[in-house]
Amino acid sequence: MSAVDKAFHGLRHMIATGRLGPGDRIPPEAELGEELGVSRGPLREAVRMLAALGVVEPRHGSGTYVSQLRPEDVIGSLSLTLELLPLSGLLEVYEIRRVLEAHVAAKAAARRTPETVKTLYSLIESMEATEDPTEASELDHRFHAEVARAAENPTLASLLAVFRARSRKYQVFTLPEGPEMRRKSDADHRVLATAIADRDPGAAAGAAEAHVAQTERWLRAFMPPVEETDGGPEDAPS
Amino acid sequence: MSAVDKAFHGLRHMIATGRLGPGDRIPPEAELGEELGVSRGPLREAVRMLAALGVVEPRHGSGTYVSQLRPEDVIGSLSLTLELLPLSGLLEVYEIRRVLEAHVAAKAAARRTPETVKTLYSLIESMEATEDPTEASELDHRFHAEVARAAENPTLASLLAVFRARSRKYQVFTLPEGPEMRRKSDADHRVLATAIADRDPGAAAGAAEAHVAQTERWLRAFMPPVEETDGGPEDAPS
DNA sequence: CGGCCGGGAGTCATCTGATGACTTTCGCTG
DNA sequence: CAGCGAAAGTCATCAGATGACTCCCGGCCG
Repeated sequence: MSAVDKAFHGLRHMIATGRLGPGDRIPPEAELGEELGVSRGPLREAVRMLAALGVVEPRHGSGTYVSQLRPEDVIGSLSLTLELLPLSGLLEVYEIRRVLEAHVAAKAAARRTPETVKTLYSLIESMEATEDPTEASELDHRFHAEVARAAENPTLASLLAVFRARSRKYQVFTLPEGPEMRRKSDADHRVLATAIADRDPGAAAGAAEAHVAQTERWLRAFMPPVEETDGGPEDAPS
Repeated sequence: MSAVDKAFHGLRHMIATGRLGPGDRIPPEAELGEELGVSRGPLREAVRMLAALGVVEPRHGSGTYVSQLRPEDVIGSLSLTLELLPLSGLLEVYEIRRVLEAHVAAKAAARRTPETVKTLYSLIESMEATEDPTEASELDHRFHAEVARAAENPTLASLLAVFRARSRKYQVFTLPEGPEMRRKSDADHRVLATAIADRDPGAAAGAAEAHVAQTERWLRAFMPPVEETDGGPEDAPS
């Protein structure tokens, strides 16, 4: 086992067993390195790995701290790399998103508060009022985030936030057909908000699923088709 | 921007723009460090971060290579940290899993091949035959993985695999009540496999959802209730 | 007495140089 | 032509030194 692995698993074990809890500061590099039997170089590399995964957070001059270990902390690490995936993978992500958006919409409809409804309509009006595609995209994100928040599952909400961030990179609203898409999208939002306001989970799920499916169709239509690399049946050469 | 950030984002950018593609070997440390304007220390830390996220893979003595960038490569990085989450977060994960397992079951029922059905029943028979809880858990995992595979969405399949791995850590089958749970679980599997064999998506979804919900109830029942840390309303002190 | 401010200790960030371990390639030998 | 061994290339690790930043504490001033 390499020195980096020793440090990585050692540190992870200290957190898993509770010796280090959320918010704790881990020992200084020199001290921890001696305890784990590695020098500072590999130890720092292991700490960076855990930082990339959202488990710890180094603060220059202060120390390195264990994160709160909320599900969103760990899931957020995906956002840095999900956009490196090829388009074919993105379509698979859309399928997941469609299922989960439908679920959170239904749950939001069942649990909504008056404040949620008010916020949703407020966001819709802002969306319909703006001309800036970037601002519209931002408001769209907040609208769906609000629906997810109302479903009362922060893990699911942050997972969907990551998926949406990946999709937003494509900026479909800036295309020539953008304004037309915008109007359709706005109409979808009204249908969804109304279903939630009516406490109608079935309608909300249907509206959310249709909305995502629509976005997915736009992406299929305006992005290059998935290309066969060349040797179809081959698997990962590893 | 720190040297590590410069190296991390620089390298990530080289991959995002296609200058480095899946399977490519990245330049040697000395050379890349000079190009990015950082010394070897921070560069190595940045490479380790990308390695932890499943984007690159260093091979001692040979070089560092970009991964295939399949969705499962990136999602797999979650498995190292998901088990650090507290139990409260786990229940939220179960809700996601319930929705997604229902979806893959329905899709598997719609697309199943005779081979899939044969494999599923073969796994069920092995499960019912064994006494070893560890082996049973392994077979259970393979059964659900086969269902997910039949749904033809590798991203979703690997996401569910990560979620299941987190759940398996609890080894509920080793409890005194284990054998009884095992029989219930086996019965669930038969219902699900039959629904898939009958090409009945609705029944398959219902069976899968009920199966996950059952597991979830066992976990709630036999694990300590979620404890309030003490100062309820406080948020992350950041 | 209280708030502001400066200094010092503690900690992470970075650079440099050197050595070891492992893989791959290529030329030599039989 | 096959096998093998040496050499080059590359990552892995260690050590030491310096810089940058944060935090706390004690003194000073109002």
